[in-house]
Amino acid sequence: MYLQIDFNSDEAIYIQLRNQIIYGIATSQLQVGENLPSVRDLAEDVGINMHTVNKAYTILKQEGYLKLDRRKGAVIAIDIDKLQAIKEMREDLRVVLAKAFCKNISCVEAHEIVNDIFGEFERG
Amino acid sequence: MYLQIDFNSDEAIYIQLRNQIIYGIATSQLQVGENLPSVRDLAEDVGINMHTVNKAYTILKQEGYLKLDRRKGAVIAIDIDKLQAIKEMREDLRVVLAKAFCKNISCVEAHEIVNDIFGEFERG
DNA sequence: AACTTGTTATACTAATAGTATAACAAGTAT
DNA sequence: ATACTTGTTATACTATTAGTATAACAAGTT
Repeated sequence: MYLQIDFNSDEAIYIQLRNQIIYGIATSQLQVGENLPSVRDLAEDVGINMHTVNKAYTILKQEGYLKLDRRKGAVIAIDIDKLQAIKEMREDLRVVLAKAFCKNISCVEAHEIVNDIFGEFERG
Repeated sequence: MYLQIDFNSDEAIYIQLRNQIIYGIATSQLQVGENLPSVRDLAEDVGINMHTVNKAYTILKQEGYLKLDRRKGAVIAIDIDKLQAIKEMREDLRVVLAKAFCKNISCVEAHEIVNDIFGEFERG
């Protein structure tokens, strides 16, 4: 799986890593049980510091996307707390959709885009 | 309109202000043409520094939600670039929905929540 | 024994968030 | 005219975060 960092982005590097790994899981580029590169290898590949990768992995573990094991390394493992996930989604969506509504994006248009993106997931 | 700052949040104060004002516009608590408090008044009310409010106002102006005028102060005024808005929405949604999909939230469930939130807007 | 894994500790730089004063230019109100 | 309010800009300072750089440790593999 290709990880691409934008060093000019206002988004922190470890957040970019986190988001891309989550997107990779959603699109089946990363499968449950699969190993991620070691923090040192990934840091080397992307051209950043080991601790920045470690920060991303630690957050992904805390958010329930990874298990970290000294022997196996970082393994994709989803821990589902659906109530929590729905709550977070509502909070995130409230901001995104308020922006959209102010810019005259309709409920129907929002649904279309949601369908598009879910399409990206199902096809991988 | 009530603005509530969470000083323990990991979200920056000026981002909290921005998001709440956008939500206020979407829910018609703030109408187009209406004045916001002056940067000094709002800072006083909320208990923060003038420049933090100014930062939020400047961003809201830049993102097309406000007009700033030395005589009238800050006035709600939506500048719509729909293509840009849709592009931003897609990028935001891609992250939010990838998280949701990993946590077994279905497309149907996502649609229900979108409807809920649009309901908040139409009723004010 | 050598190597790799995540993990922790320490130290440093750079950037950002927030506060604190102060002043300026343009406009309003008295 | 004078006083006041508006956004705006400048400067300076503190605290926090992001990111880098080394180094070492514990647990496990080869």
